[in-house]
Amino acid sequence: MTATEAVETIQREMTIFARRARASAGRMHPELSLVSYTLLGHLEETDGCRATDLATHYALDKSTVSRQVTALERAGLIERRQAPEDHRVQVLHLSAAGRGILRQVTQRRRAAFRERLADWPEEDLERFAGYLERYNAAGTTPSAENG
Amino acid sequence: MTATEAVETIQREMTIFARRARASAGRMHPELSLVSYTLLGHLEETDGCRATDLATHYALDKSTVSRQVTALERAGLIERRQAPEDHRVQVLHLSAAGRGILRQVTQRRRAAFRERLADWPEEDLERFAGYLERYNAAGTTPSAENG
DNA sequence: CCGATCCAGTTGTATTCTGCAACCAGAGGG
DNA sequence: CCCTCTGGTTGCAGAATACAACTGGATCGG
Repeated sequence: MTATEAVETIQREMTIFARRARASAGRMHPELSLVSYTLLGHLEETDGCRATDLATHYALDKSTVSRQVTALERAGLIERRQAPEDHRVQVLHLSAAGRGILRQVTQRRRAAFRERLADWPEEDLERFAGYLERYNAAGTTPSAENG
Repeated sequence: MTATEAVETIQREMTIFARRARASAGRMHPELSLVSYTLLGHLEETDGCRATDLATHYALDKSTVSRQVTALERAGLIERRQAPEDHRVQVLHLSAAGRGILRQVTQRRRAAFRERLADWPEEDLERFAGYLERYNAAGTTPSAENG
């Protein structure tokens, strides 16, 4: 396999993955779409942030985030807290329920991955993980993100 | 890095990739959505197939495929041909225009990938490609496809 | 202090993609 | 000749999204 062929293969396989992800998104976690999941995850990581931060981080329109946040709040998964120093700002935090759901879904996803990767030798797992990190870290080259 | 950590990393990085793909889908190829692109690609690969084949292959509802096909035909990218042996069946084929657009988009995606992977050693490219193939080939484990 | 401006977020509107259910038409078997 | 199966279309509804207009608070130049 030449380097050119390898690039072709990576392109094709990433496309397949992205397509499948899109096709089956939401079927796996009926209670949490892929977007909601990542938003909750971000709130956990950052221990609370603003809607605008979510929008810029995920390249979503602020209206989209606003509606997602509204839905997540209605579902009791997050809480809004007025920032005392700036009344325009709402700092979003996971609720206890949100933390629970997030943990649940994360574990289910983790199990699915584990199962799928069960028969891989440890060495390959580590290399694959490293390649993926490197690929994603290659930054926000916008055009390559569609896989 | 332990095997467990590696699986975690793979899960996390695949999720990042899927999320980005979804977020920016369609912005890269205004003239061709990700789904349309893969449908055209499949038609090229198989040198013509039925709508039902597309639906089952991509786990889409037949109504969805029907509408996509209608749109692609309206755009002049594909042609329907009545199967003489079974009048229910329409065999779908790429038109010349469809072939051209597909080639264009493929090249643009290819260029983006090449750029992103430009500084990778050939050995790593080949291994990464192999891992991705292996991961996707792991079949249609439905739950793992969301990355 | 005050208007111009900026910023965070919401809401109205439209589009796209999707699935489910109902339906139509052709094919094949009893 | 019905019955059923299959390929495909259409009606309907829901989710996600973007863009634009708007509200209300913050900030800054004068």
